[in-house]
Amino acid sequence: MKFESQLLKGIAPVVVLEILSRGPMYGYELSQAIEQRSGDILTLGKGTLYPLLYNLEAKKLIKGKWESNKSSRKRRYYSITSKGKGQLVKQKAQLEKLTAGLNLVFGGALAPA
Amino acid sequence: MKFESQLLKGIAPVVVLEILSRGPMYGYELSQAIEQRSGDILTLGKGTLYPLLYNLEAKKLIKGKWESNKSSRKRRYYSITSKGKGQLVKQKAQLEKLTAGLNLVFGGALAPA
DNA sequence: TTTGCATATTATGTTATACAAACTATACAG
DNA sequence: CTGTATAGTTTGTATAACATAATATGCAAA
Repeated sequence: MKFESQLLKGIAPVVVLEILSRGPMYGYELSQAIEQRSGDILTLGKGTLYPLLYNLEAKKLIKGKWESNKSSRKRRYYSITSKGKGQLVKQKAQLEKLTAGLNLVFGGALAPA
Repeated sequence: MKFESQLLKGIAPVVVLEILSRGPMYGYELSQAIEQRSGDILTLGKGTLYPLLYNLEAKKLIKGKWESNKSSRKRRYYSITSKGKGQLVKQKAQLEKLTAGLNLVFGGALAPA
């Protein structure tokens, strides 16, 4: 049997989709949200995050929209699409499966606290 | 704070080190052991596994040795080095941290069964 | 008021993972 | 003697994640 899509080339997209599933955000905000929501464990550099966002948008998993409030810089807000929600469900299942596999190999040593 | 070394470029090396930490194995055997020990969830194709083994050997984390039993093909048995054991401990800790981070983001939905 | 800092996005180039696929070879069963 | 499972090597490809630099704006402090 084959673990679908690479051994683990990228939890990044799932993390982004998961966070966006709770409401629209712009890139800079997202990068901070990821750090905060992961207890400062996960970090996406801008060099990773922005290209990833473009990629997810090209795949129609998220949708971007420029907004320029009078007293702030132009920001591109991303929201998850229904296609993106579908992907999120699938990828989350994959991630669960992966962690299950890892726990088998490592004898449960990776169980969360 | 920064998650040391990539977001998750490769659990493959840790998995290999972990399995080799239980005793020497040759490539083909390893590829099967990984599948079996992960409940058929994790798979490393030969195109991934063998180059990875060369790489780990070059880094002195594992050590290979040709053995040709009279009635079987030549096999290269790999065993983990003490340097490799050190790395394994470190990387396992990183992996634990990573899964902890993921569980924070996904609200514990990734906890093993 | 101009210097500098935090915000916000874009773009470029590098490294290395993981993969598929083709190739070589050998032991053994039918 | 033919096919299949085993065993390993090699090549070429896509792309993930990264660092870094370039661009630009709002705001606070000096």
